[in-house]
Amino acid sequence: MQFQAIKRSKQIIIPAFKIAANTREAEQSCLALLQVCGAVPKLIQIQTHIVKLGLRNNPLVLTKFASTASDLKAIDYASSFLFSPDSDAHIYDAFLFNTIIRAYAQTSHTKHKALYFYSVMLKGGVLPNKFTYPFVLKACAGVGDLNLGKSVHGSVVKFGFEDAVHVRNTMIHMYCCCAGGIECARQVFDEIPNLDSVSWSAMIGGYVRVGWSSDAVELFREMQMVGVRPDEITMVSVLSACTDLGALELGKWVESYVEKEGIQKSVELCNALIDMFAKCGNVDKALKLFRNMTGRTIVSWTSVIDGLAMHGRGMEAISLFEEMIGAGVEPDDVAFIGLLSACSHSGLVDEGKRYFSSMVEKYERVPKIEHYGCMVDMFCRAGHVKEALEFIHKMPIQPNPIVLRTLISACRAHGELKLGEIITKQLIREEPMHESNYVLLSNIYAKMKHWEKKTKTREVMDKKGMKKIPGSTMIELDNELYEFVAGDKSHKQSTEIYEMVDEMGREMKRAGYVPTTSEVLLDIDEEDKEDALNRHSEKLAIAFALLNTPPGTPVRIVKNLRVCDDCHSATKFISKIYNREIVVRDRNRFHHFKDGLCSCRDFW
DNA sequence: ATAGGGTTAG
Repeated sequence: MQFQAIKRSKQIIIPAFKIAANTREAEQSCLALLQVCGAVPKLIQIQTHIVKLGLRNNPLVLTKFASTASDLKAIDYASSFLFSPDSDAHIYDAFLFNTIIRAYAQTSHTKHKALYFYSVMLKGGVLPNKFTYPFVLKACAGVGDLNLGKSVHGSVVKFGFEDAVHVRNTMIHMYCCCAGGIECARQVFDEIPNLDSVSWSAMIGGYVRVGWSSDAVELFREMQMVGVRPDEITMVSVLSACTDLGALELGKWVESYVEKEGIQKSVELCNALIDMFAKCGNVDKALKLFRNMTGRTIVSWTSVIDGLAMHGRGMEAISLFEEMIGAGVEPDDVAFIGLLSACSHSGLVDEGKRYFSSMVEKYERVPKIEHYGCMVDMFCRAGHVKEALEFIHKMPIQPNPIVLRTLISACRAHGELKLGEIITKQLIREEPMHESNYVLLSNIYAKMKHWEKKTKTREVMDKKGMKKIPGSTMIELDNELYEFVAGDKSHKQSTEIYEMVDEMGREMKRAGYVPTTSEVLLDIDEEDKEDALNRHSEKLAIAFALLNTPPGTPVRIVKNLRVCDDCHSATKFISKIYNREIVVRDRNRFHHFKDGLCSCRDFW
């Protein structure tokens, strides 16, 4: 921490304060002066005034001085003046601290300073009031440290603010922002006797934040059951859960609910709707909402650009980006990620290179690892493995494991097996407990036909107690969400589903489908491998959809991982044989299967 | 005089 001057002030004395009659005027003149300032030069000027007029220990003036500071530099300046050890003023009250803590808690990179002044406050014996904790908890949320959060929670109880409604709700929020804090948040939530819409929103939003989206939806249903009216902020969180789950029907229901209940369509709510439609497979509807909305922000633009990118509509994404520039909206880091991933997903290598340079040169942005990641991904998808490798060598920052895994997948897909093996082994040394590294290695050995090495890799995984993340596929039918995992037998239509899968397999083979058995991790014979492939969750979900929807109805499914080679090839056959449009959202993008072809042009 | 929950990302 850089507060040398402040750190030295060990003792804070709070004498009784009395305004002399003749200082009234001075005080008024100072306050008047404080109406118009903000930045550091003006603060210095006023500081001189304060000292000259002998108001160095006037709480009213000092607090006004603190709250006047308009930017971070000014706040730093103000706090160092107010709390400097050589100051003869020691009039510290809660409001003064609150002002400083609030200023620091509002900005994302200064949360630790807010907490520092909170500790100064406690050490100085200044009692926090009911306004203090919402600021302090917000700062804790930004830091995200559970132990810190718990200790602040302890102080809240100690000072008797645990029943203050704002404090409780911010506490839920704070715990939700701390790693591993979601259970603590729920505990606070459960102990509140009269939950209001803010408490519910905080908890629902927290579930979404940690990826427990179905729990978020569940909680929203509970909220409706107990009759608390959701507002636009609640709906943003619920929509965000729909987006995560890929639950288009639920998302549409939310849209009509908003209309019906007359919930205010804030810019943020519109953005959430746009994002939901784009990521749940209806990017045209997202575009329509985008065109009709007023007050678009960078988030609106980015959501729709990103949506187009996921659907492989790269040229449209680019033209929207250009339109955004034309509209005078300055692109930020996230917007560039969207743009570059659009280039990547549509194989627009030249455009991607051009935008990457213009990002650096024209927009003077320092590329982050995510931007480099997009570029590597772009080269890899296009099959330019060598170029990807050169690019990584030239990067000014270290490639992270995500970038390396992209490169490794490309090595496997484009026959650079030896190179892939070397990089993977290196990665395993750095990240020995990351399960997907072993899967990659195992897949490389399969392609090399090094069966004994593949078996050994599998054994290492077992020995370390690692399991493959189970693939799962979600599908919505009649307002219900169904989730299938590989080999799922839990569904009540299970027998019919497996019969359907068998029938699909026979029809596909007749049409020329060859199972891709080389990537099956298990060490079993070929026939069992085929069987293992047929039990993949997406095939089960598709069979379920074919059984339960009228002919010709489009099928929409959502996978938690990337779609495997075999399922991709099988789905193409199924779309043709059964004359169905099949829309698959995988971890990275959308695949629109129609007439035996996929919109990704086998490029994902 | 000062208070709570929300959106975009490889």
